[in-house]
Amino acid sequence: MAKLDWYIKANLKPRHMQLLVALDNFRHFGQAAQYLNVSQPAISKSLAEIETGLGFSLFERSPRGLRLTPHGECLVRYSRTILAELAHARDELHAISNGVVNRVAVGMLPGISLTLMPKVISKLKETSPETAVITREAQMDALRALLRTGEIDLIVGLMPDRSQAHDVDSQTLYKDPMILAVGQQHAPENIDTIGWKALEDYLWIMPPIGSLVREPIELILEQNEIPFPANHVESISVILNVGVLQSTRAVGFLPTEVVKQFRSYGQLIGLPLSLPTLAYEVGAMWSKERALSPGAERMLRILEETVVGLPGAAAT
DNA sequence: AACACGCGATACGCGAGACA
DNA sequence: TGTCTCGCGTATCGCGTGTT
Repeated sequence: MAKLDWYIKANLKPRHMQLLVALDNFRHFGQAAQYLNVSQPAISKSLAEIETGLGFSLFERSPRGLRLTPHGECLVRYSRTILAELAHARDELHAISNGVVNRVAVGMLPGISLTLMPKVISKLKETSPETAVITREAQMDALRALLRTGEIDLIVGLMPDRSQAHDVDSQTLYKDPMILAVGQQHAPENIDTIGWKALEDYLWIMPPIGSLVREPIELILEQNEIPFPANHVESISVILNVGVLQSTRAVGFLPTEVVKQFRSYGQLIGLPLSLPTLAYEVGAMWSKERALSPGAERMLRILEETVVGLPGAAAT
């Protein structure tokens, strides 16, 4: 224990952590060496030194490649976090040098980046133009990984199942009901009285298996006696969905706020069919393990202000 | 079985920087 | 200024796997 403590405090350096992360990424000494611009023996020797210093092996070597040991998994996980924190420090130092006194890195789901976030960012910039805003748009799994490593401060998107989100604090902002939408060019004539049966021969845009809304949507189709559409495309990209709806006779499930926005551009129209169980619960999430930066705190307050007045806004 | 190949480990040495 | 440490280089070895 004393040896481990001494080695971690005195010898384990960012260079070593970069090496461990590269080895985990590539699972190959030669490729990790190329990535780090060193020779393969340098990697081999450095890893051996780290393992000797710590007193346990971090990677299992086999002809089929490298595999992390439980010790290795632990150290690589912390190395990623520490390197991300150092990158934060670098960015903040750079920002201070350039007269920028604050920053917030926010990850968001595609639908949010079209509707809520542009308003939030413009409000933030009105009140705090010196705050640097760094954005990442991705699916929730990828955003959660970035949040864990500290590369982003906040996620704005669909709220996860609370039982599976032990490592984050969260705040619900609003509920955005989903509606069925078609492209305005392809709107049916009897749109006000249209029934489910009339949509059977449309191309359906479905969320992929495993997404939060896939099962509820399948249930709704079943309740309305619509067999799962053979003519369908799976997509979670809001931009792609809007594009498909505009360009062909298709129907898709979209958040009301997205449809509202594209209706104002003359591109989409919502169908008056009831989807009682389908509502996106949109919220903000942040890591329990790190204090929110002043920039992230400010963005959270602006998120709360911005959703006030939306039909499904959470009471604060 | 013999061979080629890929991959990680080892031996040895060099250059740069820290320190007495 | 000499010595030591660190980080990395080249050359080479040993092992496992795939191919003929």
